Amino acid sequence: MTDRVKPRLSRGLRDLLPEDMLARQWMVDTIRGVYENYGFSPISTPAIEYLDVLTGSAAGTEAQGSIFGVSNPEEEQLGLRFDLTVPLARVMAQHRQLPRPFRRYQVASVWRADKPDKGRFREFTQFDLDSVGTVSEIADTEIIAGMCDTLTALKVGGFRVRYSSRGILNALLTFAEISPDQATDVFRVLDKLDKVGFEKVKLELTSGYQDRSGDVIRGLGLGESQVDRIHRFLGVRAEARQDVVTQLEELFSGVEGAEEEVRAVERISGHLYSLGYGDDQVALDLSIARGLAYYTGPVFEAHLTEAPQFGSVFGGGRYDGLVMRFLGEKVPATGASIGVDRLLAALQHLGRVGGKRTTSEVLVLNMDPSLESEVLGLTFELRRAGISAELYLGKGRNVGKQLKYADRTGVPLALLLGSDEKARGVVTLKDLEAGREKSAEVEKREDWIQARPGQREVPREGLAGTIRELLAEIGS
RNA sequence: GCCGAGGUAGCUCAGUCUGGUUAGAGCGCCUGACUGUGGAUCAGGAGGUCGGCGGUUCGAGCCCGCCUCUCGGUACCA
Repeated sequence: MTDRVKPRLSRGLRDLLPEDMLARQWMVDTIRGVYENYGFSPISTPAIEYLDVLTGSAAGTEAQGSIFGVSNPEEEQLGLRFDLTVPLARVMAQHRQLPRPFRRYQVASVWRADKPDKGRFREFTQFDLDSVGTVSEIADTEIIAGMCDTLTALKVGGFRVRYSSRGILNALLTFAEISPDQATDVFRVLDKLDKVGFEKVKLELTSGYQDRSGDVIRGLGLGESQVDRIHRFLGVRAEARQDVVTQLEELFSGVEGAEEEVRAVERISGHLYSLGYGDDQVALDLSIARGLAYYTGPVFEAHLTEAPQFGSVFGGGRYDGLVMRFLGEKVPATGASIGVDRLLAALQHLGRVGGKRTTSEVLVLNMDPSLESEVLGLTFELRRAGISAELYLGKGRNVGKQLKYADRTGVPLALLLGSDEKARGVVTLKDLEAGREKSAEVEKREDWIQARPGQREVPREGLAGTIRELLAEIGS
């Protein structure tokens, strides 16, 4: 009869329970460690920005449809940020006292009102790394190296960072005689090469086609010689970055402005080679376009070789025009953003993270009312010795119930202090994992109870030290 | 946005074609057997506006219409 509210979330939003959250915090801490090792400094900006700040940029124009609007009592035009790069551009324009180059990292939620998909949510976390105020290619090199080091530190298994540049794509436009107003559309189609193959790319560049669900995909109406030149461009592939450079020089010989663009990607490749980032980690791949209206120089993205279906987990590029929107002054910038949620989903899919569901290392059982203050004191004794400990606070006093709780929370150790132990000046420690293994072989309940797997009595004296040794031994 | 398939217990689903008393199963959850030992087993229990609104009918989880959400594909993706 009561009008209960149905507990629910709007589409594309989700809760993160302890198991997810612990894995995620490990990821964030690991990423932060790499970024700080590179000497980048943290900033934070509000989730809410003025709508014109968000939509003013080239990125914002594309983004308008997917910005979440926000209302305030003053009825101002506000929205939730959809990335961390636009707010960074605002910060650079607003806080003129910041030293340049300004090298910052930021980890925060962003929101996009898109259709949700696998590993793709309406609220998600980005972890960005950017250098603002330098045209140096070393800055771009650092970002790429940082991507490699981050993915290595996260133990993602195989990965490949691929890069190209907007300048190379511009040279393609000249080479294939494509008009600048078609550039964005052409880049968007090229970006699909990996996914759909050249035949479909060709159709979409020319006449369009109907996909198998009956949806009409419009063509761009390019001519045969244009498509042929694009085909030759895309044919420039090689395992070694230097081979790609060589082939590209040949293809673009005589194309106006191409020489300098090829030199630029070659210099980045050279820096990377000398730092030990070989062709196995970083590839020069001309098919990546990233469909990004605001990138002006190198663009980069990373995939996991063991989970390519999760798409790009880390991407970025140089955007020399973005701050101009606020300052009227050209401020060069380059950076990358890691999709924490998508990468977490991929790592969970690969079984490389997870399992841990609590921060507690020891659950202290609360069995005998007359010993309650003693076990409470014991719990704090462990905490003060730096061991994460939890006292059972549920209402049932029986051991079975409390061990069941221990099992379900995933805590590695249980500590029993009842009247038996008290009388003898000991406590009982129980390694829960040992029981999990044992339970598979035991059939009769009596045997199970009597086996008391992983259990031992230890002296009450020096307990913290004993527990620390035991935790190290069982690897928790 | 477009095409298709779905929505029944916390989860996975049966029942819908052929409308008929209190709507089912497995898993999970709670309680107990087992009063100081997790698992297994057995017994019992809680849990449902059958996605929503309207229509047809004596009667709708089932038939009809609209809406909504989810899933798959596709498009988009800063």
